[in-house]
Amino acid sequence: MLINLPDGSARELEDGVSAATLAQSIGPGLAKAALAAKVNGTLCDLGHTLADGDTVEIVTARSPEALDLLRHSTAHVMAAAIQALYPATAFGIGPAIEDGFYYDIDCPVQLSPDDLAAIEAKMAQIIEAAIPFERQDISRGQARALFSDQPLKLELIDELPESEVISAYQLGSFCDLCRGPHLPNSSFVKAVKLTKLAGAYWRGDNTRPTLQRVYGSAWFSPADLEAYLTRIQEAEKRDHRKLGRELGIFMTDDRAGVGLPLYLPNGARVIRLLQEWLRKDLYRAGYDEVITPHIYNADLWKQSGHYNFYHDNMYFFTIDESAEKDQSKLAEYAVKPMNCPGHVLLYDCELRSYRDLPLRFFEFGTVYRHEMSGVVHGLLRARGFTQDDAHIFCMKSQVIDEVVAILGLVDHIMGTFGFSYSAEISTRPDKSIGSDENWEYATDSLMEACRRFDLAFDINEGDGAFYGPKIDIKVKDAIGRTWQLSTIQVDFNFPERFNLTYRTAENTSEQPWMLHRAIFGSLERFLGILIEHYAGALPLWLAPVQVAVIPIADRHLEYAASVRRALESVGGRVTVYDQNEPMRSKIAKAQLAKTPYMLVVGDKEQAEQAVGVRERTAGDQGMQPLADFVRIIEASGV
RNA sequence: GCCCAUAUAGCUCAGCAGGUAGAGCACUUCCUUGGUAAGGAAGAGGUCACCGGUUCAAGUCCGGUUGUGGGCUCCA
Repeated sequence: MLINLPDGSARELEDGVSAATLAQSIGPGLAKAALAAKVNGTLCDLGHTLADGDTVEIVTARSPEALDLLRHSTAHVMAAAIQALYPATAFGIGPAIEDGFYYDIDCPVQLSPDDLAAIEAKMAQIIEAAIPFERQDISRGQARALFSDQPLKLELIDELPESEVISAYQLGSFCDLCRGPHLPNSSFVKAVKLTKLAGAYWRGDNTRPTLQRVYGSAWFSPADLEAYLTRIQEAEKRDHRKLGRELGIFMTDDRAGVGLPLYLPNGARVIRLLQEWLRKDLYRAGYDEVITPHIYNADLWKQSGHYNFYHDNMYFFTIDESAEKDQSKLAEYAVKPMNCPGHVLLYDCELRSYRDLPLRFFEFGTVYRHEMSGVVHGLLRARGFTQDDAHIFCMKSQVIDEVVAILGLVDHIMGTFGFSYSAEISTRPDKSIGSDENWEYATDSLMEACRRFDLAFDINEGDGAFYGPKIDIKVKDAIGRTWQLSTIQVDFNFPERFNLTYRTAENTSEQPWMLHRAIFGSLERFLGILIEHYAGALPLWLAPVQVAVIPIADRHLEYAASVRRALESVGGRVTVYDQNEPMRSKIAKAQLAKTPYMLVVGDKEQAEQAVGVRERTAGDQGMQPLADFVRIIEASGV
């Protein structure tokens, strides 16, 4: 038979041989490195029998699919080890994930982190023994018999479509229901570490029992594993909760309540700087700033639909508005979980003309959402936060241009912080409102806007909100992690429920289109991400303290104060380290506070109206006239 | 909300077979007045998260509550 190779050449082989034989025929080196094969584009075991005319690519550790293959096989090795140690365990699923793998298990013993070492040791034995992964295709009946003592597997079998070929993989005495493919044998697992234990609902369903999930990381070389572990450590060092406290950005207190961070002076400064900076851009882009209440009468939430649909996530309260304290006259209010209703009321306060559109309202709107207690996480997920929220009311024909303009803002802002970004468009979910025609037009408009902006996008099928499709922007930070930030959403709900209209040129009444958009998303969350992105060292224009003035001895305090005043007169943010301690100690503290500039002032500087400039990263820059340094700070203003 | 882990001074942490707490930083005072990442001394600071149980005795063991951490689910 004739086998085609990816480079376009062909190779004559005996009928019925496997991909492993093909690899052997190409070269012993490749045969040794071969992990699997891609036959006509489908990933297969090396043992897969080839047919005449197949196009076959041998997969090695360099192939893009290799890590997933390795990690999935490593999950099997771990499962085999767990079964050996805890024979009564029932197995769920064990997929490859980013950086590693996990396996969900129903184990009679509650595992502790100490047990991971024993599992790793057992895995090492299995790896050492180079046990082959052996595939067998089986009938549904055979599968049910084979996994009769594995209830979770039985459930999976029953849900496999009739057309699906059912296969099982044997690894020594461990047999697992699995589509494959797998590595040739366990010795290909070179570097593995079990990282954590967690609980996870069976099949992600919170009405089902919680299984134990064992996470691990797997790589082709110990050096890669080491690099991964270092990367994790680096991320921990950047944790915004740790840095936020150290740098005086924010804190939390049990007495305040869950998910309610308090800003320390440095944090408050940075938030205000971000707002001032963004506000200028938004004015330039034709937005109007508005301010709306933090609480609204419950009736408004009934009209918007949130009273029913979002009730559990909102903070409601009642107040007696009657003079006679009559219980029947209690009025109900809710703290806003979003700013839309206020902006809708502002739109609706007068008869709008097509000439008014697009109307762009923006607000730094603080909202409160009763997030579940298990999901709050520092600034990244809090119960109270401030959105850089805006709503654009426009004509249908203006939607694309408006979205393009928003993408322009996103590009400018993400670029300023050195974030690269990508887009995802989420389409209509099963449960949704609005006409097919409008959904189609809206979704097409979002795609068209991305195309016009030359922005590639992925499609998230069915992941839109019930009220409209959206574009989500994901950014990549300094250490390669991605974060979902900006969002641009079309809303069919509000214009409909509030019966919004405008007068057309023909003097008829039309419903405007409404876009929601947030660029930072939440100021708090954005700041948290910035802290991790910059490892706490915010750029000069955003640093809460730009300059630490360091008098060498107490006799320089007065001059230090005059330096401070000079800088503050141009908007500089300055601290004088006026405590009685050695200069070296003050420098150390300023370095740890990640202050961009330190100005050493002693006899020499005082005599010459100069400052000794030390940059946080570059160190001592020597003496320069105070007036020159003042200009540097002046130029850094927002 | 669910699973597991965890809770000691403002911060970071130590403590033990159950016998009524310790360090560094920070803070206060004094000495020191310095030249680019931490000068010296003294002092103050804790009902060991909270409630209950076991025990002659609980920071230490057990149960519960709350907070925190890692996941899961959720983020209309």
